[in-house]
Amino acid sequence: MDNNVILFTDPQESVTADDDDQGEGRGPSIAERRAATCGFKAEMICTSTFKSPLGPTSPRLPYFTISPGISPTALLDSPIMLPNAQASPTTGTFHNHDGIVVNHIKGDRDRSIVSSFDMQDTEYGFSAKLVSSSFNLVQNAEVDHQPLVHLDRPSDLKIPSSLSKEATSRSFAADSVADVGILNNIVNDNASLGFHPSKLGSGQTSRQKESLNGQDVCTRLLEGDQKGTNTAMGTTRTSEDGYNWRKYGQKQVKGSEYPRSYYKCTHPNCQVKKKVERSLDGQITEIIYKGAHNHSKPQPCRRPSLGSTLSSEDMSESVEGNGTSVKVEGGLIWRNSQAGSKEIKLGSDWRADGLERTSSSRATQGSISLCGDAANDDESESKKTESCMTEMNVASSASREPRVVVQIESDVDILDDGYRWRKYGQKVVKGNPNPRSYYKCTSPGCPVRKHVERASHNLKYVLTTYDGKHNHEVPAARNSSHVNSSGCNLPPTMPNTQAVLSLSRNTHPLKPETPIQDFAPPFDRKPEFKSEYVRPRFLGDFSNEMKLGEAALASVYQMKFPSIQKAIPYGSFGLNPNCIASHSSSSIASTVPNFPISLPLNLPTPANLSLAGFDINNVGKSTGPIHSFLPGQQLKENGVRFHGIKQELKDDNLYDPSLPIVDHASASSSSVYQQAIGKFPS
DNA sequence: AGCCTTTGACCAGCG
DNA sequence: TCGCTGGTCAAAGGC
Repeated sequence: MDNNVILFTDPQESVTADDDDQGEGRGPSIAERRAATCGFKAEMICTSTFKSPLGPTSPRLPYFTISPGISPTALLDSPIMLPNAQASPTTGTFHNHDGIVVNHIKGDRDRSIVSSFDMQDTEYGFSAKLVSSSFNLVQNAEVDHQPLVHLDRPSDLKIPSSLSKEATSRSFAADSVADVGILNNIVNDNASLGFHPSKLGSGQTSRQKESLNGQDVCTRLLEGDQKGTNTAMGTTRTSEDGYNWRKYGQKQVKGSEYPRSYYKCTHPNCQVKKKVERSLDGQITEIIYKGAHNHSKPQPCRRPSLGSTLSSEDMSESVEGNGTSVKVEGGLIWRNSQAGSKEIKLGSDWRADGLERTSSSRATQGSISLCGDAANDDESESKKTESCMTEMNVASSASREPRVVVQIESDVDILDDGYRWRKYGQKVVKGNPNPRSYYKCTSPGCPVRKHVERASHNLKYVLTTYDGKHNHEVPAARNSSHVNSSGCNLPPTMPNTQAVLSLSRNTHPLKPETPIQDFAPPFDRKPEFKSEYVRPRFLGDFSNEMKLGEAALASVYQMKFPSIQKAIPYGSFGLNPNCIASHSSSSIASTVPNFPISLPLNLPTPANLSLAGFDINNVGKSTGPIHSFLPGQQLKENGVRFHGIKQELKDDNLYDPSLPIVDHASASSSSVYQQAIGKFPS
């Protein structure tokens, strides 16, 4: 740990700079100690990552904001997003009295994640993780590329020596390129915020100074931005997602305020496409991926600066050396070869989507915010909505960056009113941080349309406006017939993120006139991906958004509820654990579950989990008949049908602390999960 | 020269 | 069948 010092951020300070008083009475805060030691304060970094307008007193913030300086993909590929199911179920958590959590994920590629939040003591769940993730990346970069940044850590943090050793001596080669890329982003970001790496410590080697001299690096980066793509690295179209894309069309689509650009992967025989909607000022408003790459990410050009010595291929070798496959089989492997390309972009015109160079004066870094609802308190819906929107506004205003809405394409979206809707457009309305999606009822002849403003990534409906009235009944929910024999929802039955997300507990309140209908969250709908895009390895390279939506959230769970991850990596929320075992770990398809994505964001609290029928402390055990504590909810035959979810959506009584508390100790042997899974054909 | 973007035209699906 | 719409093609021009 001599040189590999980890930066810890105190959520109390990192969340908002206005919260200094929160630390009163607790002795010198980490920030203070760090400031004294290093000459900078955490918020200089963290504000770029997350800044809550609500302060620590606000109930857990369901936000999931990716730093503007960190590309979505890179972050999603980053260790912080490493789903436990893929990494390993072995997760340890270490706390110190500063509320710091060290999550040690020991898996195929051992790593340690130092997190600045305490799932049990703080309310900053997701954001804090991301904050910490950044620093974990820094740490990783240090490991691989010599200690690039020296950061102080609280002296009172007690990390088991074994962990410390692991955290600092393990080779993170597999991620190093990405990490460096992210690190660069951090540096870049921090530079704009006044953060200067040179202030971080005194132990830098000459190499480090050369490569990470903040001014030097940042200057180069900015120069690169200004110069465009044609840098020393040559022209590249490498996206931040690591692949090369060729634009083959652009069209103004109805319902969208901005033109949509069509891109194809330039790799031979690769059919992957993506659509990008970009506002007039070049900001990305939506990205839609189609298909799965049948190839690895292009090898990035080497860039000797920044201390990076390994190309992606090198990384691959290194990874192989570590016993982890480098073959992009589904893409869940934390290979992060795209990071190498990010290096290129950093020196050129890396953007939030990393699509290509543009005439924009400066690289525009994006921000993805997931706004779910983690609150299980009695905070009002409106309050939560406000919180969500506020956070997004802050994120937006603070960074002045575009909000990238990444979605998985689906033909039909069942919103929480039970009707089937086909999304036909989406746009970002000026002055509104939330994208507005336009839906029309799929029922023939039904003229009803509506638009939904929701927090980014469909995790929370903020506003739904009906433009008519339905002239038909609420369509019956489909059964879970597509669930395969093993009970897994795996390709080609793709988890439909959007559908799942639409089941968020905090979707807009159910309209009173809307009949209650059976609802089978993740199973209700068949995947709507067009067949030509569905491949066995679909999940992997297909979707950053999948990582975002699932791996990321899995990571959230992993971070927040390591016990859950340990016991039931992915399995409890609709995916048969056997699937994980029965499918190669090399495939994302095997590791990305079909659990309701809304769950992690909505229920990251023990209470909520209990409400949902899961006992985080007794995973795998029953929390008792679900209807015993979820009035109106019950499992029905032939699939998981959460009868009354709609009620739940509108019934805050579910959060009523007066509700019967599940007696975990007396939990019976049949968990809800088991009930659910058990209903599927075997 | 090669690869790219741009852009109008064309095609296919859908109502 | 027709019109609308999204998606794609391909020629032209730029870098």
